[in-house]
Amino acid sequence: MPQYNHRETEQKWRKRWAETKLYQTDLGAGAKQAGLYRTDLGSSVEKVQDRPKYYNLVMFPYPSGDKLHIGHWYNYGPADTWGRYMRMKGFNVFQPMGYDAFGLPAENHAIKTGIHPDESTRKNTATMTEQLGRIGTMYDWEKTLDTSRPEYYRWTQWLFLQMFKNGLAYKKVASVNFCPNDQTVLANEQAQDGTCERCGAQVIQKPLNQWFWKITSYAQRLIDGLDTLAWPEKTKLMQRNWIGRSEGAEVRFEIEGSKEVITVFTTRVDTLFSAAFVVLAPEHPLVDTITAESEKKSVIKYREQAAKKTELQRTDLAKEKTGIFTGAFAVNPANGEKIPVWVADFVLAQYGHGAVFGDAHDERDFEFAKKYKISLKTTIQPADGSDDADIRSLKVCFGDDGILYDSGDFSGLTSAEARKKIAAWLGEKEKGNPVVNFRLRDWLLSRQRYWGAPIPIVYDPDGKPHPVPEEHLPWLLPTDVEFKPKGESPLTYSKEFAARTEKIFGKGWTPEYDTMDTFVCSSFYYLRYLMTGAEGGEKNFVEPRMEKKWMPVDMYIGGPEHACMHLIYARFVMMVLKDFGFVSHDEPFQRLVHQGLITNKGVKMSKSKGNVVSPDDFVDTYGSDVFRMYLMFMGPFTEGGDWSDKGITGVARFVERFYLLMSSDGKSGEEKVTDEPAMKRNLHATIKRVTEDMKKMQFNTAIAALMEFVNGCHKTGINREAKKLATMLISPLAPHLAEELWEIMGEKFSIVDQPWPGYDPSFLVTDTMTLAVQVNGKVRGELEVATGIQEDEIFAQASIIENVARHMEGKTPVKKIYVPGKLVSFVVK
RNA sequence: GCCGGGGUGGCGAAGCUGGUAGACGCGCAAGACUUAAAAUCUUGUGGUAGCAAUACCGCGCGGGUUCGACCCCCGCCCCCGGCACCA
Repeated sequence: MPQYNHRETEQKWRKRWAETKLYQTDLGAGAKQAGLYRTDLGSSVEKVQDRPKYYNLVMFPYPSGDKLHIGHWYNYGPADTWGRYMRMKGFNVFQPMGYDAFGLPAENHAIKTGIHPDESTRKNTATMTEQLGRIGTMYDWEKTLDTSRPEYYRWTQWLFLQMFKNGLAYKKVASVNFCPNDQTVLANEQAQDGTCERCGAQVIQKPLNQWFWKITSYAQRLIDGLDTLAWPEKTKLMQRNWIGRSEGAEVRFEIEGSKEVITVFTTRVDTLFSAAFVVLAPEHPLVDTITAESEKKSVIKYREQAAKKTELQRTDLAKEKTGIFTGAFAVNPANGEKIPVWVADFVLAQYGHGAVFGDAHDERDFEFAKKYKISLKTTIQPADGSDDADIRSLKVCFGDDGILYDSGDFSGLTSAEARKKIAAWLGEKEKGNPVVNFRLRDWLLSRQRYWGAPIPIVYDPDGKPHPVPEEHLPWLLPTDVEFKPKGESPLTYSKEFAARTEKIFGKGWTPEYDTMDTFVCSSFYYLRYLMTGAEGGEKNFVEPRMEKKWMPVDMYIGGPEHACMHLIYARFVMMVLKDFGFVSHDEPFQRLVHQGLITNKGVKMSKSKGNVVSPDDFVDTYGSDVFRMYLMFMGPFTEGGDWSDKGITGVARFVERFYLLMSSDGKSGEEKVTDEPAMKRNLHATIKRVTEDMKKMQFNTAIAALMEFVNGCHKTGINREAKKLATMLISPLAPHLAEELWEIMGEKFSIVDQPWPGYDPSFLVTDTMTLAVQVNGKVRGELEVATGIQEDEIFAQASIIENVARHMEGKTPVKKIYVPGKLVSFVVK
């Protein structure tokens, strides 16, 4: 029968925390005064808001109807442990929580059940708030937010207006995946292999006029800023690759018998003399103008076929490349040769200029030319002088850098030299120039969906877009819509929306019917937490003093799956806001940590796979502290792992043992110390280890250290002081348990406002030490010596250890090595 | 294909800048308590041989550097994640 009643205890403390508003942060800087918290740091009493700030943020969840799953706990438990640790380290920690509430699942739910997304979302957020409380987190719920509420999305819309005003928002035609059967737009993931995820019908490409934000203008800054961030290198690398900076050159090819010029981008301008053909993307505007009369029919047909393909089909690497000759010829600006112009869908319209030149020194071009019998020639040979007969005879493709030949004045140069010189030469002739290109594309934010923030744009009777003036924000999402898809954006069917627009702007005016990508909502929420409930929070996007004080976020914790979406968008938006003068920082998230993924039998848990493990039963049986600690004990926080309930009993036993040892009425709780120095050494070594592990977020080894401490105390006994310090050490990990023990010890509420314990190194010093003794690198014995002993003496003592002596017998000593405090090593021959 | 991160007992995992591999926990085994079981406590627990001292083997595989390698170097294999016709 366990002594520690987790159910009662945990409930009791959660109630107390809420009642005393223990986790409400005074943001200062003009914020509403939230009551002053006192804390004993040494003898002085300080105001919490005078402490250095620490913005501890965790990525906010999407409020789905399912309960909190293990992934949530794995994310929020340790993140909270970190916040608690930082609070005890003396920081004024701000730890808010909210909901990323707009999005597809609520809308799909509405289509199925007819329940309005607003209703289901509110229900879900209420349940989730309750459940998040169970984790024992110190969220400041007074500053919560919900992106689907008008008081929030007015700022989403405000942001759009800022972008529009500053020329960073524009409209252009882009295709969406459309299911003609379901009459709805599909996300790329829903249109895998070209069929609709739901009904299996053939997905078509529908061109629509959509809104974009010019994130590409910030490509270079987004790369440069990464150097200033304490982020995982992996994540930075992923962003760098995503943005995809590449240095190269533009080359202009004139078209024979036409005034048109094709501009191509290349990173291998050193191969220009071998250019054998030019290829345009099917969408390239010049396809129409330059195609010869005789080829028109087939080119048009080819283009139509390409247009039908989804992006996934277009980019399927396995498929064989196809293309068609336009009948036109381009002139190679390097040597005046005439080369054919083709159209092929392996060329991407969105990258570079949607046109490339092909030659023998590129694997893809090589194959394409072979397939369509385009004649090639080589102009690069391997730099190492190896036999290149196969290359010259076009048996194999040589795609590496090398030495140029048959390249006019540039023959003999290395590829690297030639790239610079040829680009410069083209510049002089006005046939090209050096240029930097990025893979990053502009942010398409139009969504033909209902459950999102309406784009605050209206069109005059001529179809010209105008921003909705700020005084009309929030530009409310209408409620009189039919969720069942009918082929158009759902807002098209709202009578109220149309009427409202005409009433405000005049007859013939129409609203924009699309809503915004939910990544817009989450691109600035970290700023809005600062204003929720603050004075002027409804009128100011962010108060400058507040932003200056609290930004950037000191620690941001969330999944690595956001590396190239949310984490780039948020950075972009922050930079833009800085340029517009609303914030003072360039970067929103100073430090970033990704929690690992918890899988079930090696696969990601998901509702559709039906392999989700619910935390509830475990929390009921063992308590919240045990469950969150078990998740941390399983392994390193950043690595995640495969779920298994094996071993949770170990943590449960530990909690029980800890409770018994620390609570004075427990059977092993008598304040009897049988070995004071050993106990003190154990205590201070534990403080040291736990502190170091916490700092590195290695919660698993921190818990192990506390387990060892308890094991040690069963031998040495423990006194009151040690109990207090150990309870402080465990409090970020098991907050309810620690609070309870703190009270049992008669200490003042709350333990979270205690300073983090420091250790005294003098207790760690021992008078003897154990050294390993090696002969030729193999351990042959152990030696216990006094700490201050001379090196000579160590060697002397070590060499007479029986087993050591035996292994050295009859051999010549070569070398003696002493690693202080660790080992002695003899080398013999 | 390219770019990251990993492969350590039966299992989850530790292991500081090259210095006693396997801390801590699960599981298992034996013992104590109990009429018994559970719970709890104690002890043991990488493999092989041995009563033992001890020896040999052992961190994906094969080489190398070193007195000494999970750690560094070279060449492979496998798993996970990301990107993927970016010219």
